[in-house]
Amino acid sequence: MTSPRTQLSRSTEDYLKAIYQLEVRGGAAHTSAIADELAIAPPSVTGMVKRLSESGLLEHTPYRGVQLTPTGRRAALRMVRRHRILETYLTTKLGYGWDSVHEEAERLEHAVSDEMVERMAMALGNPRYDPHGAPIPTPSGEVEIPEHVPLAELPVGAVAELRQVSDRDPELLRFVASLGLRPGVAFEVMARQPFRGPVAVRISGHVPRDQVIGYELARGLFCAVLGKEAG
Amino acid sequence: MTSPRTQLSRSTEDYLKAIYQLEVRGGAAHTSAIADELAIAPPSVTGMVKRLSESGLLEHTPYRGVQLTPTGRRAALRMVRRHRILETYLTTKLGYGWDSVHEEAERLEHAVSDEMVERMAMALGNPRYDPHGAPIPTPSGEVEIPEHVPLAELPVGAVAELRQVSDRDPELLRFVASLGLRPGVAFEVMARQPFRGPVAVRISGHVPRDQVIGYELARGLFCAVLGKEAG
DNA sequence: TCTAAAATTTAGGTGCACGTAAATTCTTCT
DNA sequence: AGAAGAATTTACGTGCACCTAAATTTTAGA
Repeated sequence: MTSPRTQLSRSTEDYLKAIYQLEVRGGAAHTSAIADELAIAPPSVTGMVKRLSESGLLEHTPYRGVQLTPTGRRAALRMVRRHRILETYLTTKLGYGWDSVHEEAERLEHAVSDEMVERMAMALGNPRYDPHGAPIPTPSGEVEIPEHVPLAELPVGAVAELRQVSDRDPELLRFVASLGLRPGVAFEVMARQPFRGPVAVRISGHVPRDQVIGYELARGLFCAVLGKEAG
Repeated sequence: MTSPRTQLSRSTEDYLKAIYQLEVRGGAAHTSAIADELAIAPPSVTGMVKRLSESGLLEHTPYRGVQLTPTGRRAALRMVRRHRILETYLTTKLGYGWDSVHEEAERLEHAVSDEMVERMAMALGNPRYDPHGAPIPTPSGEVEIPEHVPLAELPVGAVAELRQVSDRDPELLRFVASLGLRPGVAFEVMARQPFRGPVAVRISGHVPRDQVIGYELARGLFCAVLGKEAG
């Protein structure tokens, strides 16, 4: 329950958030993964990681990667909350498209005050998910851990609902939207090709729409299974 | 009409805005005035001013102060617009009090995109004044130059309207509000004491209110004269 | 006019967060 | 097991924006 006494630098906030995301996506956060995530050179990460571990925000086992301490995790979750509240606010209140909010939130998350985040959250009715379906941590740092399956792993006949899409790539988001998909939309898996091949889905709606989705994309579309049609 | 090619650093933006404000409040912006404004040491200003003048944002006559170039002025006015749109947005849309918006805007003005500023402006109906009565520059960098007189300089019998209050000091703003004063409120000057003494005013309203205002405060309350009562 | 005080600049130094090049350690494959 | 390759760290250097202390220039007062 320790809170960092001095306020953190922009870089620190970025590192903590990146490391948190890497931990969530499984396993330890290695130097090179952090470097990739933040688009900086690996030696820079080593240096920064040293400072962060001296500040008690994470623990570093040389050559083995890093792990957030409870303090570090709290700070990371604070950043995640800010980011997702901002994205939700920008889409809901300022008319941004879901493909363009990430970049704006990425800068604002370092500048807004806690008070402003909470005011925005209140104006939105304390939303639980951001526009991409990602769960928004509470102010005290609790997050739902979503039970998602990538579309790429659903069997033929599965009926599922799209729950979450990565907010990183605007082009990808525009494409996903153009298919008629967004969080909450249900569909049925009609066919799958082996060898990382495309997936055919029938998207529910007034007029069901058949779409074919490449394997790479399908790996980034996280779904909740609703049921299974009789084959 | 030159636009800076690389985007400016936070510090640069702060310097340009501060220098602009000093130029508006009259005369040249001297090293020490800039240092005071930004709460940094004078030698730091000298160094930064050198860099800014090499970037073509201002001109520096050693020992004589600095002056913004057209490019510098444009960048400064962009920051002023951002700040004032933000203040207006925060009060109007997020329920902030006029005493607390300055600090928040001070950080956000460096982080928001031009697009977001314009979206906020649109959501507000393109306001011309911020909550403290300061004129908001247009996106292309035009500002109204207000014809204000400090309350401290109004003669007895003058009927005037409060137009603008500095947004700097939250305590001052709370006090001004507690007197029943805010931009747009009319009043009559009932009495003045010499030797920088207090001013007595009768504030218009359902029930006119008599208030006494210290000289120092009265120097920061900028008014438009509406008329003059018969003595 | 000359000198003391004030303002400004120069000189030299700090921390942060990045970079490249080279050394080290870990991993994996034969 | 040993050696090649990958990952990581060490060593060293950069730019930015700040600092203090000392030198310089301007200004104002006797």
